[in-house]
Amino acid sequence: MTDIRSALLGAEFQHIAIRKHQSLFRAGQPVRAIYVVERGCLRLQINGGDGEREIVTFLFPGEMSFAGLNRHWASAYAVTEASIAAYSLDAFWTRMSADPEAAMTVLLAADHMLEHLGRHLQMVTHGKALRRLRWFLEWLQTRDIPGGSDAEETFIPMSRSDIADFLGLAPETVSRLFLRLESRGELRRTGAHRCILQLASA
Amino acid sequence: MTDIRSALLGAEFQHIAIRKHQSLFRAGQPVRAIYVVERGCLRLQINGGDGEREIVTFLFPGEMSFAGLNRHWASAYAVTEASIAAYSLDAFWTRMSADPEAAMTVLLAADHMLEHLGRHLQMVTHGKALRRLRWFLEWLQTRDIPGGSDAEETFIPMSRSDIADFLGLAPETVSRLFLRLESRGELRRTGAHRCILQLASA
DNA sequence: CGGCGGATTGATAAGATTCAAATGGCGTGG
DNA sequence: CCACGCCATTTGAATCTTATCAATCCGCCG
Repeated sequence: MTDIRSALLGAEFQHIAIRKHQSLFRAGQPVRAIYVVERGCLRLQINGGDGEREIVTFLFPGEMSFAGLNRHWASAYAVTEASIAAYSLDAFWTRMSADPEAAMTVLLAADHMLEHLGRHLQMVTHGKALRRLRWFLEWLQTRDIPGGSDAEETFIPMSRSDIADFLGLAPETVSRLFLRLESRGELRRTGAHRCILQLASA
Repeated sequence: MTDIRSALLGAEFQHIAIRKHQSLFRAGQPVRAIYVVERGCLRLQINGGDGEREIVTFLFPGEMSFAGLNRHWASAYAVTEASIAAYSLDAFWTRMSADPEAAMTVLLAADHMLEHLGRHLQMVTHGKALRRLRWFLEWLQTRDIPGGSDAEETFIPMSRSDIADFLGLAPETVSRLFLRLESRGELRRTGAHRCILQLASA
């Protein structure tokens, strides 16, 4: 069992619907619940002083919000309209105690998140801008987000600024990189938020 | 209980001693054990193609090696001579199942690690070089590593390259930044690997 | 059919990297 | 205990990438 939803199956939860740009929780707040995305896309971000915004990750259906178990260390916002399953902390910990296998699943999920952050860190610190964008697009592709008109097409739900703040670039640079990838024949844009990838890989 | 060692207290483990630059495990290998640092300092790193090296984090006494539960997604090397407690995977999972509180402790530790990686990511993506080094030195200071001649002195066990690969900079840049911090009066070097900090904070 | 915000394009400048060379510290062996 | 040699660190100058500032374009929604 490696699926969070199965691990928490049967535990009480509430459905939450949030609109684009609305926040699910904010950094610093005490954690009331554990959230699992059901539909849509969230961004997990850390806000710095002067409006600087680091997007730690984007969350897609089936993924759990790992951003604190006592107090949130990041904020969550909806990138698109989304629906979320909220398990109360009580229900969560009760399940963790009662079902070792569920605990194991959550631990494995946390480890996957750590691995992902590790790669993210690697790309951002040791990769040039173009390589970062390639990596991001490939990652998006594997998420297989519903929204493309066909299987070939990759849907990019977030804005250029979101991508920029995820990759540690300026939005203008992201825009220029899309152009560069397109002129190299590595992708074809079929809209501002959808494209067809032909990456030869990073 | 928030200490990993207490959580695993009583579980069987082996002492491992490793010398400087020796590896404890390598990325890709199956995980044989869960390691807790007892003495010394390790670096957790991801190796890229052409010898590029991203140091995800440094591990100090009391910290656990979160780098995969099935297969290591990073390698661990000794920054200094170190001694490690190795808990077999069996012993680890047995304890996790039997003792919900231990599982909770490990989950909290994983969450702390996630939080730390989040901040790391933030600094590296949205901070200028000088701010990154400040942040690193402050972080080191809070680790309170044994080795300084007195309480004022901060011991820096790792090389400039290690710092560079941790912060996503060139070693030369790190060197220049030390100079800059010193000329600004924010630190005083009392040796290549020890200094006294007077940071006004980032 | 506006109008508005996100996306793109252009020109310039700042910051960090790179390559190259000199210096220094540390451990080793005599 | 001292001298030597090696490797890490530091310093210097030129280059390159990406950020920044500014203006325009485009698409989407009312």
